[in-house]
Amino acid sequence: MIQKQELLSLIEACRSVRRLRQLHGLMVATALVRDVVPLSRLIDFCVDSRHRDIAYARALFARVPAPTTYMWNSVIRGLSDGDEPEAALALYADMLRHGRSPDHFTFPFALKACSRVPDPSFGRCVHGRVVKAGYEADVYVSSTLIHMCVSCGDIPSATSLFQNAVNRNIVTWTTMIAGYAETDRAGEAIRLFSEMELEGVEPNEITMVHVLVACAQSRDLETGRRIHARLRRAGAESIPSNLVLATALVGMYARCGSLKTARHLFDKMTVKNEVSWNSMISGYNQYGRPNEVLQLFKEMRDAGLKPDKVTLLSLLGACADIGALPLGQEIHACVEKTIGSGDVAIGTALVDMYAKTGDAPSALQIFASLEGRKDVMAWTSMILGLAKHGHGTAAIDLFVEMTQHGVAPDDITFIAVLTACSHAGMVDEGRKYLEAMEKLYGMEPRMEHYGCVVDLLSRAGRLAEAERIVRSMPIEPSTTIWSSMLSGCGIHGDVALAGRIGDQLAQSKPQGGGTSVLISNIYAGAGRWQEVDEARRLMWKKGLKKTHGCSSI
DNA sequence: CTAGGGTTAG
Repeated sequence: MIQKQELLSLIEACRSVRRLRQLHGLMVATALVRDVVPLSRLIDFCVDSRHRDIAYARALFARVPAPTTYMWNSVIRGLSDGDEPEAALALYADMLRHGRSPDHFTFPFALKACSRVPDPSFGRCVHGRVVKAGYEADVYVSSTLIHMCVSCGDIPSATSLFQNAVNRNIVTWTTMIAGYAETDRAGEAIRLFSEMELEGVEPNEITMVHVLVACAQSRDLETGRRIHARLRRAGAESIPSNLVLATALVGMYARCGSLKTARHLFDKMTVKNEVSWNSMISGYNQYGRPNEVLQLFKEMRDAGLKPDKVTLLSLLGACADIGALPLGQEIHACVEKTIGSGDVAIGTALVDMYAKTGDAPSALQIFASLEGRKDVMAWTSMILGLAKHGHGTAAIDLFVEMTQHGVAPDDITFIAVLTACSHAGMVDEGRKYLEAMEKLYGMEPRMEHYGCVVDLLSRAGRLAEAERIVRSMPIEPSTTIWSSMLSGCGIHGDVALAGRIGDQLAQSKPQGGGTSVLISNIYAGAGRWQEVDEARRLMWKKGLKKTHGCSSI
């Protein structure tokens, strides 16, 4: 008959679940089957990420008449990071029902499960018990509590837990920094990092990763560089040997538009995975470098890696940029073969690609197939696609439909809507939507929004209205805005307004020769040669030459 | 037996 000590060493040496089942079989005939120590080892083995057989772990657990807290914890832990975190919570509830008190191990596991389920009430429930049982001071518990609040989108609670924490360690700080970075509060993340340094807490690699993410998100290249310099001082390596850290660094430079630096570091990485390749490729995509996207993707494939969802997003973006429909179709086929086009992000990228490459029917078809999953980006890309194809009315109809579906428009939606009005010459609608944006939706129009409407009014010859908008805008009008007004002046022969704009521009700092040329052309058109000379002289005085037209091809 | 890591469309 097998002895306990022998069994334990056999379990420790075990390498597969198959073998583990045999060992379990050996126990069944003996009293060891009721011994919690070997049983715990068996459960831990199945829960371990290397072997992972949760079903077997649960089966073993179910046969134990009075499982120890340790066993409850093991199974909850195993379920908490699996495919069904709900099961971890169900087991946690079972544990309470069996009169077992959760301990400082149980809570981190249960809270992890809470942060992975959509319903925030589980988290609140477990949080309540943490307080009742007096585990708030435990750093493990408080860190997972903060993480859980962040996952539920409850930043105020996370912040208050962090500030009131009796014990904080680097994980607590990092969790809070990551929480801010993940929820578009990059400024807060960076501020908290400075505070941490002032308190003399040393960051580790994970902290650095999140600070770099915050820098990337807010395009804060300056802070990003400082972090990079720190990393170089800390380790002798020119690129961190840690894959995730190196990727975050590349991603930071790429998102800030320092593509050369990003690429330089990327090329130095000796080990790369999909995420590393994606961060470089999406950098090229975000900054309008479609050829580099396609080139680097080829290299990624040559390196033996397959494109995933994120890679495909960039590839579709590149096709849209260069107007490559056949290539776009090829990538679409690849999407269907691998992840499917049902994902909103992918669907939106497809809609955009088809719209920009001139295949409106396919764009519409993909859009329709998204059904109830359509978010603001999906709607906006379709509205913009229709607008650019000259279907202004259809675009506006779609906007109305979107609001009826309860999807709230954002600033970019309004650019799409105003573009639709602009392309279709819907002057009054354009004015109406600009006003609605402010008054109804409480959004502050940006230069692009004013630009659309000014362009629309100018082209319709309603220059007085355009001028009124420009003069009452809360922001300094851009050259583009003045240019579209001047174009309007040219078309509708409003020499007086062109002159006023010219004076205005003469007082401001030089912004390029384009507007001066427009003005002198308007004077020339009206036969006012003296003013033409004057306008040209002004151009020279400001040290400007007529900028030559430059083709993108 | 415990907590916190990178890429993502309009």
